[in-house]
Amino acid sequence: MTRDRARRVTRSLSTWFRKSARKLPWRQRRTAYHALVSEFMLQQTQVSRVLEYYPAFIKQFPTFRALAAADEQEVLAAWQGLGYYRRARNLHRAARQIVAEHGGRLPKNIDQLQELPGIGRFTAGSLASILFGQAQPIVDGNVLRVLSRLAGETLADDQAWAHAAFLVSMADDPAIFNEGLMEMGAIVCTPSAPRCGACNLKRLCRARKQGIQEEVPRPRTRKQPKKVHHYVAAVRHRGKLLFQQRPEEGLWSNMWQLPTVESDRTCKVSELVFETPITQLRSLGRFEHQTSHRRIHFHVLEGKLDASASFQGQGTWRLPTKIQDLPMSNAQRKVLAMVVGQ
DNA sequence: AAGCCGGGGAT
DNA sequence: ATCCCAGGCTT
Repeated sequence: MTRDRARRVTRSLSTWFRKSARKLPWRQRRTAYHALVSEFMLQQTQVSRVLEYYPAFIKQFPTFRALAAADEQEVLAAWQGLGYYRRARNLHRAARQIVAEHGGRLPKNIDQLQELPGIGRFTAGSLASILFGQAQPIVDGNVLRVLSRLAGETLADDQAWAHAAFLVSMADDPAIFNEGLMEMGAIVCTPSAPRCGACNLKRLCRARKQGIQEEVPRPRTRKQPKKVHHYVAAVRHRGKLLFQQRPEEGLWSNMWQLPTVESDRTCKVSELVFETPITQLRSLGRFEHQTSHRRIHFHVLEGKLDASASFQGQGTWRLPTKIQDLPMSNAQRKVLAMVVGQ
């Protein structure tokens, strides 16, 4: 790309963004803390979803120190329903690291930023440019699409990073240019039916010139979700239900659930082996839950603790109305609704 | 390089 | 039903 073309692109895009930027909560006060929370929440998550969580999260954890002082379970509970829960755990760990190792201030150096858990190449570049004005490139899903369409071909990741680096080096204001690049992808240069008529870059867009803007970039290949089965048992005792915590690794790590057996295949009720012995199992219903990599068939049961077996106390007994402190996946919340609805 | 990690909006 | 989303981490 020539210097002249890069200058045209950065100018046109920055002009558009200065005029059209959405008013978003994390754009009101540009503090490092607000920027960091929004960056984590926005990873692989659309702005409209983040808007449902961000204000309450900031209210509950207003500063790095407040977040660092919280328990991980509190942070997970504030995150529940938003997905990709490792982000919440990483954000919590990052806050603790910032307080412990950086005096409660976010480092400005891009390499130091990337040493924080949950901050990779993109988030480090985003913080360095938007928060600190450094000419660091960023490439996310939006940017890859915008740059590919400008170039008239599907860019490989390293090509896109090279384009982004050259462009941001030509920009008068790296913060405006980078944030505008993402906003352009979200608002104008959308995956399907891009609003080319309203685009400030239309005269510079090679995909549009060839009429292939809907074909560029080519869709990523995706594996189809694996089908699995989760057998969930509601165990009651004096109006309370037994809840157990999931393992630290894998799906919904460290979150809570009713006792659950997972299998790659359908099982007969008689062959289910729960960690805690449960008898008199009876079916209450079923539903499907979809994630990016799994199609989970939930089988909801009820049963009783096996009185002949010793209960190790693995879990906690709670009234279904008093579980606000137990972070749970949306799927297990659906299970609970089905159980309580009976 | 490929797999894993959620949940929902848009079409 | 399919694609996508202000990606990062692990293998």
